[in-house]
Amino acid sequence: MAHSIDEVLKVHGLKITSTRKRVLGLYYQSDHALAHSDIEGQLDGEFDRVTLYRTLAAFEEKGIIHKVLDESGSVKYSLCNSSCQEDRHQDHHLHFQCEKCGNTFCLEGVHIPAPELPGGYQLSDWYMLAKGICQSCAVA
Amino acid sequence: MAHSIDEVLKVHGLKITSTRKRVLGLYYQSDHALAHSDIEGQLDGEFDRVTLYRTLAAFEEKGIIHKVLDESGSVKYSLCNSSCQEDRHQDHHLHFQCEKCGNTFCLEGVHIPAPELPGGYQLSDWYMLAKGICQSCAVA
DNA sequence: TCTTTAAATGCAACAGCGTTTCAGTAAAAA
DNA sequence: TTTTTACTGAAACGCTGTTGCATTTAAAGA
Ligand SMILES: [Mn+2]
Ligand SMILES: [Mn+2]
Ligand SMILES: [Zn+2]
Ligand SMILES: [Zn+2]
Repeated sequence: MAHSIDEVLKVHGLKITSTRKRVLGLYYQSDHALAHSDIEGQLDGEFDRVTLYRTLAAFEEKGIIHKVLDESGSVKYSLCNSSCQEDRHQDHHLHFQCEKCGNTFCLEGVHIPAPELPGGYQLSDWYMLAKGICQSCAVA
Repeated sequence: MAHSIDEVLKVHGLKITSTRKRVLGLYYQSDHALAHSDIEGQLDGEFDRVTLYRTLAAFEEKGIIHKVLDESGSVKYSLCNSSCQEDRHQDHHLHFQCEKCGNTFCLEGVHIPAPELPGGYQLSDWYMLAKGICQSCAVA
């Protein structure tokens, strides 16, 4: 890891607080996207739930994490790669939701090119989700 | 239209009720995906909100409508094409969410092929969302 | 190091989405 | 027409996410 957690926060112009250090630590440890409820579960009662929502919003705004859409019904986030900026996220990779464990993974190795649009539509961003069985669940 | 609304309900093994006729009518009229809140708004007070949720769930289960994921945070649905079955939806087309009007459109003409997955992942379904400005909003 | 200030936090309250249970009603089958 | 089955309406509930406001804490300045 090139930067420590404290440095990541500092670089993105965020005050270094215990909430932010704990939450960001969870994202660095996880191999799949985490929702607010996951964070709340792992940090049982350590912080107020509103603070956690605001922490996630701040991280997203600064380009530290990005939203991961899936069919779970709640918003998940994953760490952004280094090319993500505060104003512009660059994460055109595949997202994979496992139907067994429910986890959703960023498959950064699978690049998703821009789709061709019919005339009259103007493209600004795109997103791809695959579903199936993940590596861990496949062997189990 | 090959079938009337009543016939569509009958063919899919659903009782023909006034709720279902009104709701399905809205989907046939709309050029974009409709959420529960849209339905509720257009049928102001005509039916109980729980009934509308159950109506949508029944339509989806029978392959009449399919879920349309976007960033709106609530579940939207659109009419399935004729190749959709009760057990298996076949709608690998592009979905487009307009950042101006918020509407999400099924672009049935834009086919989305299966993504290539890294070893160990098993694919069962996939989904693609594009964002930008829709035709109507682009000219306005 | 102490003080100031700007930002982050905790708490309470609230709104929206979606589900469950159960009693009453309506559609379809007999 | 009667019986059966499924659908509906109403109330209650849980979960997700937001807002306002008072308090606390981090960081900057003296
Ligand atoms: Mn990702
Ligand atoms: Mn569609
Ligand atoms: Zn899995
Ligand atoms: Zn539009």
